[in-house]
Amino acid sequence: MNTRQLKHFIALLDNPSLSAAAEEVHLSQPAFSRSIRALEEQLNVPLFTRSDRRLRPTPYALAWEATARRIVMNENEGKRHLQMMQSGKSGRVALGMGSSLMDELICPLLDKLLRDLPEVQINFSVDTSAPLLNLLRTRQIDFFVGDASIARYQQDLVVESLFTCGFAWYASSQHPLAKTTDIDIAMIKAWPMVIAAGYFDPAVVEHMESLYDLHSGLYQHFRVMSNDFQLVRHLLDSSDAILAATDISMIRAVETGKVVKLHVSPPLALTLTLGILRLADCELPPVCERVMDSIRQCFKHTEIRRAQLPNQ
Amino acid sequence: MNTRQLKHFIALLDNPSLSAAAEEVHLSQPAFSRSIRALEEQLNVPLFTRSDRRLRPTPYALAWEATARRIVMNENEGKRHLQMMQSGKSGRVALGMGSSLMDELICPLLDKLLRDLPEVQINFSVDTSAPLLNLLRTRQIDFFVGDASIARYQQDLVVESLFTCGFAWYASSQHPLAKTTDIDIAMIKAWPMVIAAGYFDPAVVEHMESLYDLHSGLYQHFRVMSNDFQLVRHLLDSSDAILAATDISMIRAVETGKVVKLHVSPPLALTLTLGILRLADCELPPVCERVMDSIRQCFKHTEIRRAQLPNQ
DNA sequence: CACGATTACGGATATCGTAACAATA
DNA sequence: TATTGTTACGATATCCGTAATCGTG
Repeated sequence: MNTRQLKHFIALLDNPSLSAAAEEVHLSQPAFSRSIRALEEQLNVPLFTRSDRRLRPTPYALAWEATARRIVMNENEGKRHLQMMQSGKSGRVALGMGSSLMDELICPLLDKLLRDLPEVQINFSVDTSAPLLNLLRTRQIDFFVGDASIARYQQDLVVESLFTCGFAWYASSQHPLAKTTDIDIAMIKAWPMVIAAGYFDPAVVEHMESLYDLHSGLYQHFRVMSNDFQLVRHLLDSSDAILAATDISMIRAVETGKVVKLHVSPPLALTLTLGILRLADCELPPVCERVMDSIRQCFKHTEIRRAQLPNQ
Repeated sequence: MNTRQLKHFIALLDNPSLSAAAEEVHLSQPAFSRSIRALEEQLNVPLFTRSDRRLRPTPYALAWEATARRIVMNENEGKRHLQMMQSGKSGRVALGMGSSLMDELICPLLDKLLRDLPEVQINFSVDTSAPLLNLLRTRQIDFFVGDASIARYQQDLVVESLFTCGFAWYASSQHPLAKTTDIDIAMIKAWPMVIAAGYFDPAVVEHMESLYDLHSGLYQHFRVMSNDFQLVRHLLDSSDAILAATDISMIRAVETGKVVKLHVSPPLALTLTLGILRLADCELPPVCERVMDSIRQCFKHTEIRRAQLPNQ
């Protein structure tokens, strides 16, 4: 069964004569006539009466009409959907990133996607790098945004570095140390230190330990750790906690004046490069490229806003 | 777009390997491979990744799968419907007959059709011959059951004669004349005469007028005429009316003892042949043949029951 | 004869099966 | 080497357009 035949059949129902229908589908009259006959033979029913020189549909034709129109409509609709997928305007994308990117990436990205790609289905996993890596390897997500250095130890990944962020100590603007200009590590340690413990590059951990003499395991020195950034962020508002975090995670809080960056010496002279991590052997559909484009735009916008921060 | 390709595509999704799918659709492996490639080229999207020697569906394939299955299902369903129509088990039939056939034909026919042809849609017009003839000519009904002699004056009709019925005078079993064995026309005229006035063959009218000296127009001598037989039938139960009617219309009423046939002399020695009337140039679908078969069976059954009537 | 539909026929395209080939465990 | 999928190639089938034919007003 050929959908071309079905289109001919439908054209014949919609036109007063065979020749008019043939012209509509850009076919010669004999070819069109043969096409209809072939359909009749394939279906094994007479679709048109040819008693007089006028073709008139039989009850079979009227019954088959619904089927033919449905099939042709399905085909067109399906092709349209594929084109949408091809142009990235439709499809499904599964991605992930850490909760520390909530303000600067997750929220603006979702706003943008909901506005720009209304027919795209989004599956958003907010988690730390280790679970996201697992989701990536089991093909449950297409890519995730995380520490680009992960790719150094995972040969099956490819990374596109997008944003280099610094580290710093943060506290509430109401904190006793907020106005202090010369803070050393002993003063920091007098307050509850908190951290959002996702993946950390071993080199980062080592550097941090030596910088502040935090031996016998870095994490043991923190009072609160969580995989959820919103939780440790909350502690800054409700307590005297001091948070070690990336600058990108605190840009909005600093902008609104609720949180300040502490002037600690020696400063937390570390960098973390964020990037898009994906499997090397896996080709992603266009919709993923579209979403990654949006992520790049978000990072550029964040870059500008970080540069405008007064306390940088 | 060919549904054969779509079946190949579906088979490939349903089977672990290309060769298994090729076997399922009874095709050689190379031909099957080419069929899939052709579909990919027609749709202009990669449906399967061929990185390793294993074919794995792309997101495009998963999106197209729904379309392909819908199209194939529609085709199968549509073909099945045509086959049902061809065997007469499905379709639409529009027919008509007079209300005097209610007991002996309309009711048992409908019972039979509802039981035997559950997928057939029935459009039943109950009317006299003249309107039915009009419906027939405007193709609003496929055929009707009526006086076969109509075809003598209507050359565009063909008739299949099925049942020859007699005429007689009827009255309620409670009627004063019910027990009278020798009734003449003067005694009949003393009571209100009623008749269901559908089409009557001019020869019948003429004969009836001469038989009972009912000149200056036959119908003027009747107190009640109606195109609805149930109405005049009702008068027999509720009044002293006397009804001139065909025997077939009264079989059930006589069987149940509510109505009796009057012994009038001279008797109403007329016959009316009922038959199936249809247009000569119009070929009817199989479902009509099925329904006409049922009508023939009903008439046969009525023939037997009429023969068993005591007062015949 | 005019008009609409159907064959007649040569050429182009598609599709098939067998066979040969490439790639991977 | 066995398995799986892809080309190579010749044969067949299908489909198209031009031209001729048929059947009615």
